[in-house]
Amino acid sequence: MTPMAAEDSERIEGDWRERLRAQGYRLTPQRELILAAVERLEHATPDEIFAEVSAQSTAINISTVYRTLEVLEELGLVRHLHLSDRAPTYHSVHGGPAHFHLSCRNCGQVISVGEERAAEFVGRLRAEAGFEADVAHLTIFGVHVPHCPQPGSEEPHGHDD
Amino acid sequence: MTPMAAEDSERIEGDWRERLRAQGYRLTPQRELILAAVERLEHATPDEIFAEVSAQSTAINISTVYRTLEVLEELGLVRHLHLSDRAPTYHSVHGGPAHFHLSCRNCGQVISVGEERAAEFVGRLRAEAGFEADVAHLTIFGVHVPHCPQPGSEEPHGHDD
DNA sequence: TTAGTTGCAAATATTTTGCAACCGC
DNA sequence: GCGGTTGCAAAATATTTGCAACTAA
Repeated sequence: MTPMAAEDSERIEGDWRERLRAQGYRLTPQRELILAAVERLEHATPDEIFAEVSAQSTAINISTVYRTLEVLEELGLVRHLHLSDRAPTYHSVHGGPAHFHLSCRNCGQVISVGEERAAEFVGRLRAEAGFEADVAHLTIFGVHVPHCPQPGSEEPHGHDD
Repeated sequence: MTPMAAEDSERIEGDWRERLRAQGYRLTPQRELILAAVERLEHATPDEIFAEVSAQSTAINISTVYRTLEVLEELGLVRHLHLSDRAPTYHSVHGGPAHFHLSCRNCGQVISVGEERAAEFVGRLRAEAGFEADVAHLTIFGVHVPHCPQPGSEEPHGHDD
């Protein structure tokens, strides 16, 4: 139907600069670099994003990273969630299907689960508690069962909390 | 069956001092004060607990609060969860039936939901993802639907994130 | 030109740690 | 008395903010 929707993420990607300006914001190289870093890293803390960007270009300031992530999240380009106690981790919004996370306290591995697996639960919360859950932000802590595959391996994610 | 189980929480409560010592820990007035404060406050950040205890007795040190909460959690007397981005909130373990929380981003209200409401979902995660979810630690962010009852009212809990 | 942005440094906020004095057992 | 604890101060982290210089539009 839609004339040219080859890659939806492409469309969105090519659109954000306009949206940004439409909201009265300005397109700066820092913002481009930071958004690109978030997409490249998939799941990263402000600190990791700062390091990634610094490695790429001439260092930008850490406070710019914080301020930019705030703007990007406001624009709906990135989202954050908590894979561990400390530090929120940011990820690009148009990075695949919606999912939530399971964080294992034993091995630290973070598992992504398609949101459809929570559909019924979410529906129940909506019906019984009048609450619309933000599944994409959800991180569930627990442990692998019957036992962790390889304690202390897998993703280099944090594993506290 | 059990001879004297009038109040289970009573039994547990009268038992923790022994358990504490059995683990090689010592019973100090600070630990008693902090545990009492956690129980009284229901959901409180280390800072709030510190304030509560300070108001009661002659001020104890904030670092003692952090260290004590760590010990109490290790003993299974208290648990923490995240009702907002910043600062974890602690609560007593024998404070009623197990439940998880729903945190509304609009009005900041925190709703407690009995864990049985998540039983099926948890079972599914166990069966399909091999993951045993820690429901008591779970906090789900989202918004009331169709609309918040009274935006900005209710519980004095944090409401960011 | 104008107002949104950035870099920088200082301020905040949180949590942790070293260590000597202290006190529960 | 021994060894776990505490108070205190300083350190380590994490995030925010004031402000002058800068620059996208």
